Amino acid sequence: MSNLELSAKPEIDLNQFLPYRLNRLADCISDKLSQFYAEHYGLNVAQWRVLAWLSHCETLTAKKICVHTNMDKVRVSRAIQSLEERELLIRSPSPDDQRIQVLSLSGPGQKLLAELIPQAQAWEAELVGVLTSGEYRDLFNIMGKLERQLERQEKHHL
Amino acid sequence: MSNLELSAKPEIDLNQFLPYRLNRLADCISDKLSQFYAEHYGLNVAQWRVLAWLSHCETLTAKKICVHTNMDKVRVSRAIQSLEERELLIRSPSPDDQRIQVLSLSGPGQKLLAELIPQAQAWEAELVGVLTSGEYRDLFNIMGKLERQLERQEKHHL
DNA sequence: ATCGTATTGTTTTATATGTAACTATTATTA
DNA sequence: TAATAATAGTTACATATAAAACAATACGAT
Repeated sequence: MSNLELSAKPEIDLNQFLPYRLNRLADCISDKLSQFYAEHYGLNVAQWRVLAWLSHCETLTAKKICVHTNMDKVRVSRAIQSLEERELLIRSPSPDDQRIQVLSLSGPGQKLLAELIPQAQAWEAELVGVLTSGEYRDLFNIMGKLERQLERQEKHHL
Repeated sequence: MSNLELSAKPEIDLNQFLPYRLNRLADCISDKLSQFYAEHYGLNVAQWRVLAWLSHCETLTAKKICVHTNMDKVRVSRAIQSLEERELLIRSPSPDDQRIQVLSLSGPGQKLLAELIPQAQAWEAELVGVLTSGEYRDLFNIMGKLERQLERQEKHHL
């Protein structure tokens, strides 16, 4: 009897599969928001992230941004390059280590962010406005748990 | 006094910014899982999604998969093409509409999924094992709310 | 001190994905 | 029913990203 189940048609409902659901949602959000950055400020996602991290941390390097954002170093390198060409950020050599370039926002870069950040936050507020404050808090807690679990899996399956 | 705040340094903490956090988490999960598909079955994400949807719905078309998965039609078209070349799915012309191709799993396709689906679900189970059943339920509810809100925003800002 | 190794960041090359143009078919409408 | 528009899917072209190789610098062990 139970042998019959071995030949049962395999089936998966992707809508109940977390990796899929999460990815589709994140892509959708990211697409909408990045369309805004692109249209109004000519920024792609990588460039926005570099600027945003610079707004939050005084001195950063390309490597640190890679670690924080989990973006490829080539992607970060190019984002920095284009932002420097637009004079939105400044690269200065580090006195301690010649390999490293210390990054900081330029005046125009700060000006751009002063405009962009409130708009991005307003967009986010409209999106999460549909959640209760409890749900909002829960969501971040849950994401934190999943992130830590991913790290744990990584170590375990090394 | 309050005027001083207008010239305050603009700042955003991306770790508290939902689009960023969600995207980083989803990418990380997707990367890990897709590495598994790729190594063991030579499938990329698009191909996996096509097969998975086929396991769940008897008859599908490329267009329907686009709608379900929110993937670009070119991406779907290529995934289908490569899956057909590997003889994991079958394309048959629709009698009603000559533009449409009805898709279905082949024998080998079913066999592959019979192996892959349980492994994917086991991986997911290990990941979400860190959540309580309440948190797991909450997460899907919250994702549903956000998805609906995105649709609403779309209509509103058309 | 020096040789091998690791690290930071860039350039080159390959691949994956999206945009736009196109074909073939169906639906609409005048 | 002829003309136009809409739809499904593919192909050709452009762009974005990742992988691999590389250059320059720093570290570490002996």
